[in-house]
Amino acid sequence: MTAALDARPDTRTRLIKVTRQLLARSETEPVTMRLVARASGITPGAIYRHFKSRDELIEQVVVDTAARLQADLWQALAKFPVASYERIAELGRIYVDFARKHPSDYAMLFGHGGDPKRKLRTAPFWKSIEALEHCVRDCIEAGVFAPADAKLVALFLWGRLHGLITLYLQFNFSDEFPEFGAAGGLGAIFEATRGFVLDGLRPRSNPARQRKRAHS
Amino acid sequence: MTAALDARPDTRTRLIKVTRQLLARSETEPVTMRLVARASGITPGAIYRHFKSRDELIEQVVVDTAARLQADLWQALAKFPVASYERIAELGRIYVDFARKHPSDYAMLFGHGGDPKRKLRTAPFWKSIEALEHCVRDCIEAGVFAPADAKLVALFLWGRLHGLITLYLQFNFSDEFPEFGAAGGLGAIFEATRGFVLDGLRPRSNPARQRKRAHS
DNA sequence: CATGCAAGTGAACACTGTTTACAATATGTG
DNA sequence: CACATATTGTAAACAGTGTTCACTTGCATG
Repeated sequence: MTAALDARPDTRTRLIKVTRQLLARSETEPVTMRLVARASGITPGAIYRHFKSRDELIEQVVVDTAARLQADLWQALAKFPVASYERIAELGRIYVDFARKHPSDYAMLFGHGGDPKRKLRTAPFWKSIEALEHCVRDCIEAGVFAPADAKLVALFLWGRLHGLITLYLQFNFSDEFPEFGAAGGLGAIFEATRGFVLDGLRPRSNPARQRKRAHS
Repeated sequence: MTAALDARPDTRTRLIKVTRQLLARSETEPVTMRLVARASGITPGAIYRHFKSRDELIEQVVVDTAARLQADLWQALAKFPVASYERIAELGRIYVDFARKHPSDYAMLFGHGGDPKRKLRTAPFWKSIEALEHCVRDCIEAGVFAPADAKLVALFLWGRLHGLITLYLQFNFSDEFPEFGAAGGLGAIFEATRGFVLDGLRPRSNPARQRKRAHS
């Protein structure tokens, strides 16, 4: 038989699954090889039949995670008109949702990504940036955005997204930004600062065209 | 005598100094307590007379680092006119320079900051954000920026800064962004995207006022 | 059946942060 | 000065880590 019926469906994928669950659960205590082994009904040494090292196991959890995020992103893209900032904002929303629901997974997309100074293209989240760039290009061509280097705009938008997410995941905003302290606070921050991205910080020259700004 | 002449000027500060040097040097191998001890001419156990744990030692290195960064920032502020984007850009430049010259120190400002969900105000870099907010407020009052919540703008600017820095420290841009692959690439990215921050992504309504955009 | 290979075991190894019992050294006090 | 008392260091141990290695399984195939 090529596949066991249901008992142990391929140890390797089971290890990845168990590891991610453990990483998601325990915030404080670290996820050790012995812990993964015990939770998988296996001996620590046996893990090394499937992964060269702990780092490689974690890395595989990360690419698995990145694939899920990517799937979410593409699915979301289908629901919005092609050339609209709403579509880009939705990308950000998915990203934020993902980070909020799986903070340890998100943190892992960075940090323990492997050797330092690896190529950007090999980053697990690189496809997300590409999707963003794609949407930006659409907007530029449709005149929704001013002419610019789409890749650079994507980098700009993505950097802003990532910076706020990492900050938000690590610190408690409720004292300094009480209006963003609640559960959906991260999304609210992006909505509140959306105007900065679209219209810039400089005053609009033509007051008639002026949009309503962040006010509260 | 209150202070020894030069031999061992207070073990505690020496430990912090040695630890930061070790952290800065070795990229790959971790900085262990035994390593710190040996480099300080001391026994591992003795470190615990000065720091409760390894985490506390690292934390103290971080606040030490943050103080240096803060000093750089204030010094830089004095050299630019009060209400100008140049002044804010200079803040970013200092930040970027610091991150580039001391990548391990910068990475430590985050990541190993202590318990998760600590208050934002207790972050070692919080004073930097406050300085930024101060400059933003000046700009808004002088009409250089459009009316907005200064604190929110500071968060926006700081997030963008931090996101790109962490990305740049971890990955090699030279393939995907060859124009930013060189040494000063990070600063170049901020210059290239400055227009997005000032004028926004949306097309200016009045073409006459239109500024030159990113072109290459 | 025999062979060979993948998967798992259990004990070890070298390493980590940390603690503990103990010695030395400085510091103030009668 | 002599004594008591912190302070600062040492050496060795402890529990826990990732990882390796000789050794058993179980199973598919020649």
